Parts: sequence; C-alpha cells; structure tokens
Amino acid sequence: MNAQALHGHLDALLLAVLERGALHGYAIIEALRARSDGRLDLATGTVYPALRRLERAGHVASAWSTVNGRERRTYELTDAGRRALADQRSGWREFSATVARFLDSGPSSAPAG
Amino acid sequence: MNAQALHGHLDALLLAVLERGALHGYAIIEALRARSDGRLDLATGTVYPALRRLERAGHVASAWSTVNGRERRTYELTDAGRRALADQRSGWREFSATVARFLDSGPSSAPAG
DNA sequence: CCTTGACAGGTAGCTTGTCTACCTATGAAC
DNA sequence: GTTCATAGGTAGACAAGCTACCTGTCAAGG
Repeated sequence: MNAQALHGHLDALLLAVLERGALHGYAIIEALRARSDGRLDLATGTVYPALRRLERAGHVASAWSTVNGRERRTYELTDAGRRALADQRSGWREFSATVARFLDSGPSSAPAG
Repeated sequence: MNAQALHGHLDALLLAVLERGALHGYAIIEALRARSDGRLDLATGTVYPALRRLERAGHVASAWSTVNGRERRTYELTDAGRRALADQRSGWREFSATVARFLDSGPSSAPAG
C-alpha cells in the first residue's frame, strides 16, 4: 500500500506521528513503517516535500540539530498543528464512515434487502 | 467533503453503487448523494470521466437506452467489475484500518502512555 | 416562438499531491 | 576508495479530481 492511496490523508498521518514527540524526517518514515506493520513504506520524495508543506502551513516547526556529527532536521508539532490534527481526525472519521457505508458491506452481508 | 479526499477510492464507490443494479451517470451521482446523506456531492466532471475509466478497464459496460425520449447511457457492472469491487473492498478495509491506527485515537484516549 | 430551469451527457485545461529518479553527504566496514 | 546504511533534498513525470464550459430534451411561463 503506497501513499497514492493516502492522497489527502498523508499530512494527517505525519501530524499524528509527530504528536508523540519530535522526530527527524527519516525517523518519521520509519515510525510510519513500524506503526503500520510495514504497510506504509513511503519514499523520501514523498515525505520531505510533505513536511515542507506542513511547515509552510505552520503545522510543524523544524530545527537543525547535530547528532553524532550528523546534521538532522527535527520536526515538531506546533499548536496550530495540534489543532489541525484534531481537525483532520474528525475529518477522517467522517470520511471513513461515509466510504464504509458503500464498501464495508457487500450484498451478501446485507440483512434482508 | 469532496471527491478530492476520495482520491483513489472513487472507482470503488462507483462500482459499489452499481452493485445494486444498473444506473445511468446522473442517477449514480444522486445515489452517491442519497446514500451518504449529502456528504458526497460529486460533479459530473468528476463522475463521467471516472465511468469512462472504469469502462476502459472493463469493470463496467455501458449501453444507450431511450427513456421518455431522452438518451441515457446506462452503466452496469461486469464480472471483472464485481471481482474488482471485491478487491477494492478488502483494499479499503486494509487501508482504513491502517490509517485508523494513526488517526482513530488521540493521546487522550490512549490507556497509559 | 423564446426563455428559464431541472435533467442528462460530455470535454479541456488547471491544480494538487504523490512517485520516480536522481543528487549530496557522513561514518563504518572492508 | 568503494560500498552500505543513514539522512536530507529536488525536478519532473504522472494520476486523478475540480472548475468551467458546452450540447441537448422536456415542461412551464410569457
């Protein structure tokens, strides 16, 4: 399952992983992979631009830090990002409930017609 | 909620409404609106090209019929379309379960940390 | 006859957002 | 100094939905 299916929901996932604490880009990709049991395996070319989008929107803030002599850009949720995440969560719930009406049950599992 | 959020799932919804019986394009749009309590209000410019996509893929078959002197193109699920729908259903379940891991619960609803 | 509005089908071009492919750089192993 | 894992980044391709527009029928109002 690639991010093409996520279209429009990727930003929400990014905010969600950052909710547990600040991470750098590569670690975000690994967190996504780990928490999804390998189902979400995103390319850097997908995640980095998305992170920059979120930063432009003010939902995350980034800072350079040097770890083991390596430059890493660490991303952190802002207050606006936290609000945006709450918003996206309810948006997701509405979206998934709506789609589920069409896809969660087939004709065989319908009660009587 | 617009179809931009549906990205990649629209085809599945279209197949799902056609599962209950053949419909013409306009009626599909109305069925989507009705079954979603108005949440899915798709433009013809969204649905017609999608239908043509599905027809090219062999998932639906269309036929012209004249009703009340009006030409209507009626779409019907093919066997391949039925298989594709079953496929999309399981894809949807996996997708929604995966995203839900990140978005269905906030830190407040987490048990202990 | 002409206009307006609901119904019905259709297309072109724009925009957004992800993907592919590529590049730079450090530190460790060989 | 080559290769691998880690880490950050960009350009251009591509898919798919959106906006705006067009054609046409039928019914109502003038």
